Amino acid sequence: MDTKKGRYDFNAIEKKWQKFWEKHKTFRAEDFDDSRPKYYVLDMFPYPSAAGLHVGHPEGYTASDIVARYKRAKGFNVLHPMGWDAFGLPAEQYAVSTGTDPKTTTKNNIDNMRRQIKSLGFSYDWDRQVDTTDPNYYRWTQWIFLKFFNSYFDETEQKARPIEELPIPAGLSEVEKQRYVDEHRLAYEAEVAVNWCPALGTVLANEEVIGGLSERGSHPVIRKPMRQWMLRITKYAERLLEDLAEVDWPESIKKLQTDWIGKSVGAEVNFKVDGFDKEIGVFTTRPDTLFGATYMVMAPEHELVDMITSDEKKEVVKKYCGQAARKSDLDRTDLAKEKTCVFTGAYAINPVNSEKIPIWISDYVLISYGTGAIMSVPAHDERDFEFAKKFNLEIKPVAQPSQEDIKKTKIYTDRLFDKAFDSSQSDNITPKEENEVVESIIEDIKAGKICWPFDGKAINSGRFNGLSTAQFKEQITNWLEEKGLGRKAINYKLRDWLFSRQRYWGEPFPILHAEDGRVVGLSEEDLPLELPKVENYKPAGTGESPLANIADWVNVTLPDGSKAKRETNTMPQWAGSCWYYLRYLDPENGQRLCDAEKEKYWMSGGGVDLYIGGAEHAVLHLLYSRFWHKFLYDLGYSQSREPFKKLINQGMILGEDGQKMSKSRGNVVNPDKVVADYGADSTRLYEMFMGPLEATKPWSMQGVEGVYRFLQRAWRIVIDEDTGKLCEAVKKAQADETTLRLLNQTIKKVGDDIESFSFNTAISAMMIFVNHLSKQAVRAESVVGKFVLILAPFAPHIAEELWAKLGHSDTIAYESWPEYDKELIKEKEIELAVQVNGKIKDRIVVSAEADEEQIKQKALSSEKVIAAMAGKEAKKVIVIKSRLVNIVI
RNA sequence: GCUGCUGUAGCUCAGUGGUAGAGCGCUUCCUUGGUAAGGACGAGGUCAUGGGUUCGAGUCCCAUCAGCAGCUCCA
Repeated sequence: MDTKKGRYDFNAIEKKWQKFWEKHKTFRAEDFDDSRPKYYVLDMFPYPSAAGLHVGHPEGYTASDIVARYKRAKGFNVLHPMGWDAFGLPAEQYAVSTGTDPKTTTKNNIDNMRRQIKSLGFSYDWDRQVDTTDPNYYRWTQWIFLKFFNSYFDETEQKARPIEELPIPAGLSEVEKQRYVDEHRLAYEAEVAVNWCPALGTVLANEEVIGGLSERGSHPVIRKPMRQWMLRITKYAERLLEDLAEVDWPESIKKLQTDWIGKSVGAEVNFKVDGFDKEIGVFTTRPDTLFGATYMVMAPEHELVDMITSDEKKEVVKKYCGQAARKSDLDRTDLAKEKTCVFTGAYAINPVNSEKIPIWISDYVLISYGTGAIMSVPAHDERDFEFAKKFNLEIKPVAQPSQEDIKKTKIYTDRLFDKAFDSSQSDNITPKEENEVVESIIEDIKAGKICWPFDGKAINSGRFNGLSTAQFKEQITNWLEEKGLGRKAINYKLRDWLFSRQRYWGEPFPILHAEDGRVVGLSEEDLPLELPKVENYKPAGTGESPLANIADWVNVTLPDGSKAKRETNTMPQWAGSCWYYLRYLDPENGQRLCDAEKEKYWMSGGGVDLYIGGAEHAVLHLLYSRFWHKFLYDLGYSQSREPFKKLINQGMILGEDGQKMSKSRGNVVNPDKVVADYGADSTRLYEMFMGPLEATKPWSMQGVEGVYRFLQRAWRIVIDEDTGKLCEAVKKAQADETTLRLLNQTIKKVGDDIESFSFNTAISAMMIFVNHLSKQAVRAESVVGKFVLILAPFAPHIAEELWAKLGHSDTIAYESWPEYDKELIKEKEIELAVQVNGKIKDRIVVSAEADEEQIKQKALSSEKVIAAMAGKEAKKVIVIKSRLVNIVI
């Protein structure tokens, strides 16, 4: 038994304060508090897995919690919520194998994870919890889907509008009208070749397929056309791209999103097919190289393939297209693979010079991008160049690079090197020789021996000769447009979002398929459409979800007596996480997804003030929720164009062996155990002390012990371990100057570091301060109190306890952040290094007020410096105040 | 292949062009019949490599090497 009653007993302290916070609802966020500025700090909510929390979760949660607590101390009205992204495959697969209702599994997992999260003492407003699988929540997910279904995109205004406002062309029959409307909905059905995974019995999104195998379980995936729901995210491509400028996100994430959206500007050019009354459109970003187009390549799926293929080529073409169809996406996009192709026997007419060019088919041309056909300019495109070489096609250069551009190339450096090697006479290359190398390269380009995929001056291009690439692009595009041969065009890599899954554990679509083929959305009053109970969670096997097996749920009689079937697909896991940050604002609202005034209050100033989560969501989750947010903005349900003003990504935590944590490696660290052994405060502190938040870094139990000892030291500078009362050294007294200076420097550093999310260095600064203070025989109460205040966001439990021991009766959570005194931070005397020719020879101490001349004299009179100068004159003396003196001799 | 990030003490990391730092670990010593603890002192550096700019480079520029992450023929 420990006789020292006053020891740092983290167990008792942490339980006590967690209970206190819960009982007093200490962290309840106040709607519409105009006396303080608001601050919305959000964590990416977790999937409640059976394995519970891993140490990666508390990393981001601790960071956001420190900011939340700091902002409260700075006088902000802080909203800091937590919830559950609870639909998803694991619970469903567990249901398939055990027959347990995913509802039950999910509830148990949520309860367990909530307990774990609470044990770490995060300052969440638990009254605002959301759960995406709660019908009161997914009712609104379904409601938003209905809005997508009932909206179209107005190209002129570049925004979504209600489908009733869609202008319908005159002269359409009822059936045609219906079709026209359906074709313009932002949520629409399409027959698409999807990634079908027989083992999982479901369709996967592209991002869920890795290397031809399912992300989950690594089962083979094949392509299969199926009816799917799609969301027209492509309509928002431009806005999603443009508005990246107004968010404060890491540049790397912005770049990922920019690349994902993949905008390219160019022209669409129509090529006549020789002998047919048909045109093939191609998209190109280099319309200036049109004169150099020597052949054309179509995707095997192109609609004109059958028609234009000559009789003698029919058989090989058919065979080739069949093979391509069976290839997986992976096989088709593998760069390393040799390009394959087949000639159609048909020719196209180049519209600028009427030359006949052969039309080929190759599967490296993707039907889903641009027009599904390309013009090939081997002289100025690496891929076309390779292709042309391999199949002996004409290479016609139409752009000549400048000498300066040539000099930047690798081939130039290589040839120059070879030349220097050959000429034994001299080591130096003369300008004349340089010129020769440049000219030789230009000649090779003009002869079609080297591919030049960059800008250049137009040659072999008729009356456009001599133009720069930029001028040429503009003029030829205008010319094409005038002649009706083409037009300016913009393409995006971004595709529409495949929004349906053949699963049970997801939001049901509020959609009915009527007998007559009409697709009808439920009315808003009929929401939520609840997930029915099923006997068997196995997929229907036909590719339909288990819901298809429940006849009395699927079959519905409409008010007019006709029959209809419910949509049996469910929504993907992304759906619920697209808008959860809005539901936190008003989680109980039964009338609206969230109250307009509350939304205005909490989302003002550009949305969520700080969003912290893993970088693995850099593209998908963040792009999808931006898309939904913009859609809701168009319909007037949100005030901000962007949902997340500032974004921070936490890095991954590796196991102690430096490897990714995984059960199979046996290097998984369980937060429960760390909390049990060292306490929540030590766990939090260590998670932050490990290194920069964004970095990937390995766990170390020794490191945890290190911060645990720091907390013990912090405890002992305040509390006498024998008595449990304040140390005798802690008294109402004037602090000495050195301590005051260090205190003020520490307050400044910790505050600045929190603002810049450098929590590791803030902790380091506090360690230095504690080390100093522990050596002081007298520790002024005011100094100790201020230290406890800055420690509080990091280690809130111990801080509350110390704060109480210092005689305060209320929680520390709303105490003001201490101000630092700018004057007190300054050093009185400064030690300067004295260098002679850049090498340090001596150190001198001068008053902080000393002027340059005084410093100079003192430096020059140093014996060591005089010795180092060895009687030479000082040519120059550089004095950097507060830093050093450098004497150049 | 392309892009991005990283490379500083044994480990994890700080380091606004101006003195090479912190925590952990380690050495040695001290205190103490509650010690699975505490305290003191100390050792430890080719700042990845090679150039350049500068009075002065861990820091800026160029090249190279190594590691990590992401992308994958987007015309």
